[in-house]
Amino acid sequence: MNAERRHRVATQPAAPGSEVRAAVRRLLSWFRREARDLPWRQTCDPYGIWISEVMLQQTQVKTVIPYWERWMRRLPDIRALAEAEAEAVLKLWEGLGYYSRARNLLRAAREIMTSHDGRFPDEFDQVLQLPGIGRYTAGAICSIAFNQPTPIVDGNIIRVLTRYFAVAGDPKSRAINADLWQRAEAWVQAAAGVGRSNERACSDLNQAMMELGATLCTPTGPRCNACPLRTGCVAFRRGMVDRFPERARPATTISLRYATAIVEQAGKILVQQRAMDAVNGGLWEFPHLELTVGNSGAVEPLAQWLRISSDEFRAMGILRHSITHHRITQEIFAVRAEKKWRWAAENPGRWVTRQELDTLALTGPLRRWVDRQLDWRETLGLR
DNA sequence: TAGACGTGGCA
DNA sequence: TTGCCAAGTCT
Repeated sequence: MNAERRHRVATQPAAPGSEVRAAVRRLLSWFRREARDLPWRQTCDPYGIWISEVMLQQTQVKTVIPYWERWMRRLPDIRALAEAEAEAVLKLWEGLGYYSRARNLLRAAREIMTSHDGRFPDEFDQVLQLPGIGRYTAGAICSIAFNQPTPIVDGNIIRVLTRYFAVAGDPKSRAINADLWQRAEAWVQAAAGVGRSNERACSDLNQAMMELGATLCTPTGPRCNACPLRTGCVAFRRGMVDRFPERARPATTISLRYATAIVEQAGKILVQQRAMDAVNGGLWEFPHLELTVGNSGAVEPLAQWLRISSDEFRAMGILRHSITHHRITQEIFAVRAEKKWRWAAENPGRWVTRQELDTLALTGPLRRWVDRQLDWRETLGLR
């Protein structure tokens, strides 16, 4: 900073945004020193950035890294993705969750081939039109891949900004959320203003905000002493960091209970594919029946539904997991079906071998459960 | 427009 | 063990 500038700052009221400009400079400097070496930071290819941003939606960096690397090896560009089968794409996504993200990636890639001549669009409004891309992801791609001053607001940035400005109220509410987007825009615009010293200032600033939220300005135990923004942080000055952001009331938990059947016939197992537009669309599963939550037995209703004698069922264990605010208990049974069993003929499904099952996409919990069953014949009590 | 959507990590 | 949280989007 030259002498004239220092003089102006000292003798006049702060110009609007000058404090933000100083914060942005500190943030950019910190990011250049402390940025984690993440695989998608090695590229400016909008395709790779896009894939990373979608994978990172509501998903932790550590989880995403191996998925991203495998995906980029198998589907290195838009054309490769556009020409892939939905089943193969879902298999690559298996275990990541929010499977509509994978289905939308495929739809978007095909749309880019037909509507954008195979080139990833570089205009925010066109990026935003693609399926699976909302305001955050469009802004992230345009800023990170193209260094445009497009703002982004994610969970990290909500935490950083609500603390820095001591923004009270639920940050998801319409008014406060709009305020946060405005502040985020002011910051990335300020970064564009220092662009002469940094060709990637908008990209770096947005990533720095998220990096700060992920590594220092964390939900619990924030490391304010190491934070490049602590001098300007209102919550820090007031000793109120842990009061921001305010939290909305959590949704009440819903318990669900299912009886699941591993039906075997002639060394094969019956699996069914979920409709593409359903929850977990396109994934495979075993026939299952929703039960009332309580202590009543699972076998009887399952036997009645499948029209197989309840004596034939063998309990194989209980699979418990949570999906958002649902707590799910799955009681799993093995049963052998006779040749003339009519249920399968009346219900869509596919008979697969143990090896074929490994090629199908399942939900994470079910995949892990299946992988633990080393030998179907032994598990099913066969010779 | 709230609510639905998957999973893993962490305290 | 339980609950919260994570680089959100869609309807």
